[in-house]
Amino acid sequence: MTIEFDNNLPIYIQIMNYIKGEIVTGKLKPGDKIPSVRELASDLQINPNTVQRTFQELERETIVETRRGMGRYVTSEEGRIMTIKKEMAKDVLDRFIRGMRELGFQGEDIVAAVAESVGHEDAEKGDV
Amino acid sequence: MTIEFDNNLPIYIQIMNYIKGEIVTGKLKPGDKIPSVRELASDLQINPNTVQRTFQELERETIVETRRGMGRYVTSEEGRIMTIKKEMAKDVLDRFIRGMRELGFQGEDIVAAVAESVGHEDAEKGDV
Amino acid sequence: MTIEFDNNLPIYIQIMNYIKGEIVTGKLKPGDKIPSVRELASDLQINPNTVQRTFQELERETIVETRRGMGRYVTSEEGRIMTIKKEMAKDVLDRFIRGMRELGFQGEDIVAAVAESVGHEDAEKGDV
Amino acid sequence: MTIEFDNNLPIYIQIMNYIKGEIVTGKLKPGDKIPSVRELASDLQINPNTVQRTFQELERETIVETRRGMGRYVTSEEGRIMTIKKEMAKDVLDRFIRGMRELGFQGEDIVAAVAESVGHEDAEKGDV
DNA sequence: GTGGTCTAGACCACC
DNA sequence: GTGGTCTAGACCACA
Repeated sequence: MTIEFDNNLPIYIQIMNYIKGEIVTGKLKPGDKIPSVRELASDLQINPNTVQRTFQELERETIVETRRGMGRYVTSEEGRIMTIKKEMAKDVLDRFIRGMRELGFQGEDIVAAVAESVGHEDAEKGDV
Repeated sequence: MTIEFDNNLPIYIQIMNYIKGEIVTGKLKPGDKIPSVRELASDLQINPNTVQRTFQELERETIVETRRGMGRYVTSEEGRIMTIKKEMAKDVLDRFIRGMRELGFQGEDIVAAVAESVGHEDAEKGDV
Repeated sequence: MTIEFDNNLPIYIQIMNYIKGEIVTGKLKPGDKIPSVRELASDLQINPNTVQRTFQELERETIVETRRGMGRYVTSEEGRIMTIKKEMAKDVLDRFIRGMRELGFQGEDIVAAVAESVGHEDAEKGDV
Repeated sequence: MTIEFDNNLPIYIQIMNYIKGEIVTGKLKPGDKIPSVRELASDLQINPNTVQRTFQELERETIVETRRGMGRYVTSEEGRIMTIKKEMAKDVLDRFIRGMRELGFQGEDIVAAVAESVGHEDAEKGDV
């Protein structure tokens, strides 16, 4: 497991997003055990406190739950996971549309740009 | 003039984006005069240092130029403006596609989601 | 037998409190046999080590005594039980009064709030 | 400003409670500036990270708000403060009543015990 | 073994 | 000056 860190976003947020992605796409299933703080920290070559912070935030969002002395687990409430997915998608989408509008793009232009871009990347394949 | 500030992004970046938006959409045209630091700072109720920083960055990107003793002006090179617009659009778009892919959405799903979202917002209100 | 565990307090403390409650209210009488570690652990779905720890602490407080090869029993000294009850009540009460004072409540307000709250709960349901 | 720390509760929680108390009792008013991380840390002789943690939690509860580079302030929404006060009082009260019931005390006994205890402390004065 | 907290100290971005 | 993040390393309680 590796994550390419982007310097502009706190590491703990990037790990959060990564883990949320794993859950939302079903790679981590409800009830699955999550790597321990120490394990993940050594995997990612970062400080355990940073991982701790990540998990603390995930727990606050009720995506993850702690069983004392036994580790952390993906929430077993599937509904919660669906909600998270929708929230994240809405967030990404809204941010995008607002960005495009600020640049002067209108409805159809935006859709067209996306369609074209999606096409390109499918053709190229590669950096997904 | 008001901007809703997002706590997660530096204010000076948000003002930069706002001004770039004004330029790119033609509300500020090549060669137009830009408000002074003091004026903008008092308009937006923020620290003049922050506005200063904004302009400094805009100058570094050669979107704005200073004429000594006469204030700051939008660059008169229209090509530069087009370039900026393309860069910004590509950035917004790429970030979006990457985000959706991380959530498990595939090509056509993404286009569909955008189309639907654009429809909604057009129906609700028309503030571009 | 079920206990709703509160995540902020060690489980063994919560079980201790539960058992002390049973003793102090007379549901477990002086000299009564107490369930074995294994039995209680499987009842409560927790680690036997945790139950062991509970009993160990109860013994330290001389509320429970071990008879070799025969299991554990509630102390037969009734005076000890009364003492425990008083200590626990004083503790709960002091903590409460201190808490209310920190919130700016004065003497009579506190009594009134308790009176009202007790009334409510009696009306709603009767699970003591 | 001094706080006597209790070893059984995390320091950052104790500071949270202390500050909430100050706000709820009106010693810190809506919009008031809160001491900086470094200042409070040196006052209380604890690590700045611990204070940071305190403020982070208070911010999550929207009791406190950060103005970038300018420090932290008590929320100016008075309604929020009233809500907090009620929540805290309810919490303290419920915990108390539950505790007393577990010890076998019934409605009127509880009220009486409180009335007596409040009387005592008023008479003694002192360790409040 | 697990997570939770705390200290010490550093660096950075922002205002 | 302010807060935000990260590292390093320690200690403790819990299961």
